[in-house]
Amino acid sequence: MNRIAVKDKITNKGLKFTHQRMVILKALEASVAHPTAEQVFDLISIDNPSISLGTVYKTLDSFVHAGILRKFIDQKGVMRFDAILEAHSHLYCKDTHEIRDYRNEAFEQLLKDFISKNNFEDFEIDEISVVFKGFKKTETII
Amino acid sequence: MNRIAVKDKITNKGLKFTHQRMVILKALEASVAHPTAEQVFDLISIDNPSISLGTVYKTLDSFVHAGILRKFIDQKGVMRFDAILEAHSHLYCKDTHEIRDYRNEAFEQLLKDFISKNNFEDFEIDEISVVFKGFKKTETII
DNA sequence: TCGCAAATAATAACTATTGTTATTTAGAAA
DNA sequence: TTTCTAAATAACAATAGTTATTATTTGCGA
Repeated sequence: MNRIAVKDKITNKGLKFTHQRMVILKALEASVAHPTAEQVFDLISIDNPSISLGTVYKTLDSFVHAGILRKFIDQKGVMRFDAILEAHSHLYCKDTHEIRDYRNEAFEQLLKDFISKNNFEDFEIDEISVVFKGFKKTETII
Repeated sequence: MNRIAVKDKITNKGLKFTHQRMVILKALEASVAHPTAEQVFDLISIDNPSISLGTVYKTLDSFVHAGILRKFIDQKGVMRFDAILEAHSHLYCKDTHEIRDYRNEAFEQLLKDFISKNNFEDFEIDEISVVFKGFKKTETII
């Protein structure tokens, strides 16, 4: 994603455009998957050593509030940020603590159908979080 | 659950039986739902002011390792303990941060079926965590 | 009953995150 | 363009939840 697209993404949501926000959002778009605030900080620090960790936290939070990013808490209790907004689930490896996206429209539809067909006592459901937990198979060639 | 049953639950898993473990496990069996370590501590402190918070943490952790309890991390990043081991999901209220059990065998079966019928790249799934998020409806009588 | 590994209490340390405050800056208005 | 102001930032203090350390105590097998 280029500078203009990133800038638009920020200003379209009514957020002030700053260099810090540009750098942080670009880092997130480019990041492999679900980085923590510290990982974002480490990533941008190489080229932008003056951006503080506090700013990274605050900026990520304003992106979440603006609906540009999603945030969730991993199995260790650490906040992770996600630039993918479409409904998707996660795979979690108990060995490596790796979190991988699991995108399967049929599954998301299955969940949606279930929610609409069932009542949840006095709850109005507007989001569902699914984490498949297990172990990454390491193919052993004998 | 009586003292003998609680004691058995502890010793059956090869854990040393101590007063602290008895008190903590009884608190969990009796607790409303998904208490934090601090909530357990507060609960037992009334009758057992000498049991330290560190002991509560360590004891809960050994119960989890022994398979007597489950632990999960809530939306705030706080550890919560669960005495119900059967597969079940959770309802989470974004307003009150309340976590409620959602037990629905049909739904759990749906998930199990989905897992067995689908491949998850190189993952071996052995657990699934589902949290329905939304808002508790407050019935307004006009 | 003795011996010892495991458990505990007390407390220090740690980590991820949030709060505070003085300074700077984006962007609207003149 | 310049001015103005609310919002954003850097630096740093503070907090909450949890884990680590260590001296002491205790459960339980021999």
